[in-house]
Amino acid sequence: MSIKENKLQLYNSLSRKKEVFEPIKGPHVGMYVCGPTVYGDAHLGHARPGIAFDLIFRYLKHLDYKVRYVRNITDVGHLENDADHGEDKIAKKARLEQLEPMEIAQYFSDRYIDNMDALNVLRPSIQPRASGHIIEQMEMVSKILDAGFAYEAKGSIYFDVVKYNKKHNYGKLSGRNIEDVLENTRDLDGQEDKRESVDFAIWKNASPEHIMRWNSPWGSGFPGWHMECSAMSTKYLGEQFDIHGGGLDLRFPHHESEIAQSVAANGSEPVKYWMHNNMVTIDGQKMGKSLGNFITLDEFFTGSHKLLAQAYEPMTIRFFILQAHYRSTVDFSNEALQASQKGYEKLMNAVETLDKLKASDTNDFDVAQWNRKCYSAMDDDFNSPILIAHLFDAVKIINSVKDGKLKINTENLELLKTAFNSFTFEILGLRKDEKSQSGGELSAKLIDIMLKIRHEAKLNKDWATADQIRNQLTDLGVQIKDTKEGAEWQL
RNA sequence: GGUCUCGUGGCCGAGCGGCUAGGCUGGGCUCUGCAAAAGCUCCUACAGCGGUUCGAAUCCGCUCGAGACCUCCA
Repeated sequence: MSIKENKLQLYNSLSRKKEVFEPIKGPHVGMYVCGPTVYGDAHLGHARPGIAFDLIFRYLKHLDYKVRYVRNITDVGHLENDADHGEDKIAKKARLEQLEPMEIAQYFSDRYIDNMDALNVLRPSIQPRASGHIIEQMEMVSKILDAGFAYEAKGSIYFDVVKYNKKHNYGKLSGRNIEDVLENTRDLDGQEDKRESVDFAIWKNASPEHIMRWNSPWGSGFPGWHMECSAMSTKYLGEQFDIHGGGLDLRFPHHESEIAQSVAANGSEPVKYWMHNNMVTIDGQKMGKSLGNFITLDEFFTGSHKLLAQAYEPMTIRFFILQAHYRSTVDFSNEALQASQKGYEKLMNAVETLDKLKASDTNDFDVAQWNRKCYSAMDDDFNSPILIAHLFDAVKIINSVKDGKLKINTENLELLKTAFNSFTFEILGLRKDEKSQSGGELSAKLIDIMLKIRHEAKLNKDWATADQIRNQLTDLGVQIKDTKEGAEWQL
């Protein structure tokens, strides 16, 4: 499938509508997604944008777009909400654990990348770190100052939202009206240096005990909350690029402020399509760091959390997330995860069955039509749940062909194999469980010997022996399936 | 308080004016020595109340309920 014959639509948070995707400079596509702040282990909520934008990245590449995908790692910035001294989250963690801040950031970013690898999330083209782009951020702060949309106060630089809003529209992304916001903003501590509560720091003066600091024209300090994404996206994707993604919770103030910063500094709208993934919920509430109701990905993989009934394979997690549309919330529960696990196993079994399927002269299934439906699902704002439903339709066909209840000819079988595998592995990014490939050659041969003995026992109607072999293999985790062609097994 | 989103069967989750996805679970049947697997099949739906329409889960209004953002957050 090439770009030309395809009609991809995606939901733009800015217009709040689905729009036909037309990259600024096709076939090149620039995509920036907000990554994690690395001061703790990634939890299920972090898996959502990881997987959602991985799906988008994979599909765009499948359509032959040349995608440069940038996902940042935030290793500086982000103040504690209640810290009067403007202490950095990472710096705070470092102080508490008596480590270099960069030691903390390195440790958790390594673990984050490991988790994403486990989930089969492709590595982005560039994973820039905020701490490595302080100069770019300072340059952007200067540009905003020069443009007159920022002011200095006690060594900090604040974005002048009110002034900006007179000329541009601050609130266009989040649907906010600044006048209303000004009236309704709650009183917060530590805002005494700002002219207005809606103003935000783009450079922050570092208090003496603050450990992460850089020299700047405005004194020793560190970049403000939203600067890094503006600076790094501009650096790697240009002043205007195609897609900016992130969690829905970042829409305001983070993304709203990014727009303002870029417009103030560069004079142009930075992003054509804003895309936001919805949240993972637990008991109907957002799973999040601040609420403390999160379960880390490692805990899922090992089952080591009191709310988990069992350990879950990374691919179960991935499949679980892909079974919901990225703009809907997904609610965590053991029941839902176990359902996903079974569904995923069913799909993987079909992959193996399909591989061994034999073609007939006649044909009962129009694979080309089915293939088009799969593309339509993806073209409709990356509707992975619909795609998965179509895959299960094909699973039914595959199993029926295997049972001899349906026929499929060579041409259709080849297309089915290509398309089914492409959608399952290349686009949805699923992968066969390690465990189904493990076991080793010797075990496989031993199991085959056992099954041969069982087969002989069955021919002699020695059910006791046959069942003993089956039961003991089952206890070891080897599942026996008797088919017309003989017994098959899987781990 | 302001802005916005959502309420679908036992569970998860699509659809978003007519043709009523899919997965998991439960019941029945087929196949099989039995079982598993697989196939077929059945049962529970569109929060409530009005309205628009020939026709609404889908559009509009109200009520109730849940959530998100307004503060760091994926």
